[in-house]
Amino acid sequence: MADLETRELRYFLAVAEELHFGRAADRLGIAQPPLSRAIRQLEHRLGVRLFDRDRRGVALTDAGRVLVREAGTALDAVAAAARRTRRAGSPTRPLVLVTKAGASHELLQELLDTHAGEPGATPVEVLLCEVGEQAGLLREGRADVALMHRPFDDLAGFDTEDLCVEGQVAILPASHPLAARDQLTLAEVQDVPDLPIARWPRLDGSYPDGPGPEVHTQSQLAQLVALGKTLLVIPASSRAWQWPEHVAVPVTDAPDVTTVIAWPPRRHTAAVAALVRTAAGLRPHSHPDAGCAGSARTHRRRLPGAARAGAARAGGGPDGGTD
Amino acid sequence: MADLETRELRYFLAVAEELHFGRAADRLGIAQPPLSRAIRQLEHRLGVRLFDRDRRGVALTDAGRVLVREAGTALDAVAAAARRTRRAGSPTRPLVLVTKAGASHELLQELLDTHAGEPGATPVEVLLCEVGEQAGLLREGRADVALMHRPFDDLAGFDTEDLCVEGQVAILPASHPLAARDQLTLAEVQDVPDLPIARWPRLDGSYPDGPGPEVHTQSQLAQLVALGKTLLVIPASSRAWQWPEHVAVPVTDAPDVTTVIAWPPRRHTAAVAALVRTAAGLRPHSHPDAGCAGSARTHRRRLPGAARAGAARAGGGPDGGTD
DNA sequence: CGACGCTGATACCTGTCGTGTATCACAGCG
DNA sequence: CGCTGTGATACACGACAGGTATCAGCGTCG
Repeated sequence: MADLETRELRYFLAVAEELHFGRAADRLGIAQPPLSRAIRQLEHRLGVRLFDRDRRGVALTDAGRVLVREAGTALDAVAAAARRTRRAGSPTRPLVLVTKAGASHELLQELLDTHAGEPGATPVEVLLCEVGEQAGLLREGRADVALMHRPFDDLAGFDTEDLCVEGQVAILPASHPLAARDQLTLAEVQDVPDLPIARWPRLDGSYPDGPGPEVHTQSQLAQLVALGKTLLVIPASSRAWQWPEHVAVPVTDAPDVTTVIAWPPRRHTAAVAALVRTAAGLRPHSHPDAGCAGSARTHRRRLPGAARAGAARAGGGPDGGTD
Repeated sequence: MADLETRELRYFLAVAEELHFGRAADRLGIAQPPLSRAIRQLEHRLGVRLFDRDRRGVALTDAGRVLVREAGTALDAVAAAARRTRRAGSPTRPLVLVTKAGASHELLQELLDTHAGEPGATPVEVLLCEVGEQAGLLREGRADVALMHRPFDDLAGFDTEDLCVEGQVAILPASHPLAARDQLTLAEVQDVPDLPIARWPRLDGSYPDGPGPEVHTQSQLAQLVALGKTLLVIPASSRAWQWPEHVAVPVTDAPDVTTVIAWPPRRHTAAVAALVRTAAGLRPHSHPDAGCAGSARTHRRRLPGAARAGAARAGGGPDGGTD
């Protein structure tokens, strides 16, 4: 029943990702035979086959697929332990807040200003990332809190507090006929032949099939819209996307987007709790037609307000034990 | 930046718990000098002092306290990885559902019956535990889903779905004057001189100060009530506590208790998703005055119903990706 | 006040096991 | 049928975790 070592999990993940012992060993900086042995030993210890070694290739078994996911979170947890402990020892340790570049800009500005005004507030360092990266950064301990957006981001495993609710707009090339409209529906936007929806890479780096262009950063996508190659539907407060060549048209039946502040569970330091409290108190949980903090400007019009005040929240609040 | 090994974390936790290198080494089954070296090396790698070695004792530093918590969850994650992978490889793998012994009995019965009736349902194995143990079992991968109770249990870090809401009752010795009452308030129950509230052990095993008896299992507490030594306030549907020598009296202003089904985030197997769906569909989310599933019998009277339908929920639902 | 006990730290040796080099066995392919 | 490329095997080496013996400080107690 001997416990697994992180080294074994790293080795396993390398092989699982490369599906090739030689390349995996190369990536790990070791030779291939020891890697083969390590995997074999891991399989023996778990009592489970992790790979099907067919003569011309390696494939994950069902159990292997389970371990891919489990090993990932376990290694994240170990890395987070090291990182958080290091930071706990350093004399000055600002809170790291991560958010998608360009999203909820006014809300963030207001949060930072308000927080900075509180007596004895911990300095906050802002880390901007690309779409979907917040969860990983939080899990690895590279960040303490994140601004995330439901239903886009995966909030599973975090404690969250709703901050504001807003509608979505379609971002179109100004030159396109649809850009003249006052409002749109999802159905109208879904299938515009000359503006196919862009494709983001999957976790493994491959792209789904489809007519749209392949992108992996916001800037690429924004430029493709400006070039008249695609369109997108985003929360009204997202500023980074909105170029002069763009037009934003409210999409009436698009699901509302909730901006939430999220933090790893059971990690309430006093500093995080204070920041969360400040965020929650920014305004009475998003006034029905205020959009998010600040004016949710678009290039064409203000949005029809978002109804449905924030509701959900994971576990216990951010108050509680102080340490 | 070399990664930590789980061995180092286990060593650290042992020392942190014993606060004594000799005893910790003993517990780990190794000699003391290697342990000292390992800790020293760990401190060096992290660049942080973890212990203050005063001449007559070892104490955790701030960074050490952070690592205690982090190492715990990291080791849980590693153990869960091993356990879940093993189970994924075994031919027959029933779902393990854990709940507090005696809690929400009727709801559980109904859930199991309904689930068993579904076509192709995975067999469910029920694991009964003591108060507050569910979270750990879920984190360590010993269980797949849990029935938990808000606000008592710590739901942080899990996905949850509300199942039902109910009021609380005071469990009193039948012989006590208060047992004759129709209903009570928290204030009345809080400070009964001859029925001091029992004390549960803290995480470190020590007991808080106070007049009440020390307990660490439900049965002990139930018997102490029967003996006229203490009282307690619990959800109306908790059956294990209610002996013939007990009387249950509704506490009108006690906070409502929500029974939830919880599972580790990002672990939606099809089987878990199906069970959660069944649970959520058991009835239209707790009818205002139905109490929990089945009749919430007490020895004296039915409870005044619990209002406030379930609201919160953590991350994404249990549907989604099937694997 | 000095001998003793107890703490964790140090010194040094040993055995294990993770690693590298060399090689093999087997499939696909031209 | 040899070539290429895969992962598995054999074996020797070296790093490092672990054990034993001992030391150094600080209580305590006769």
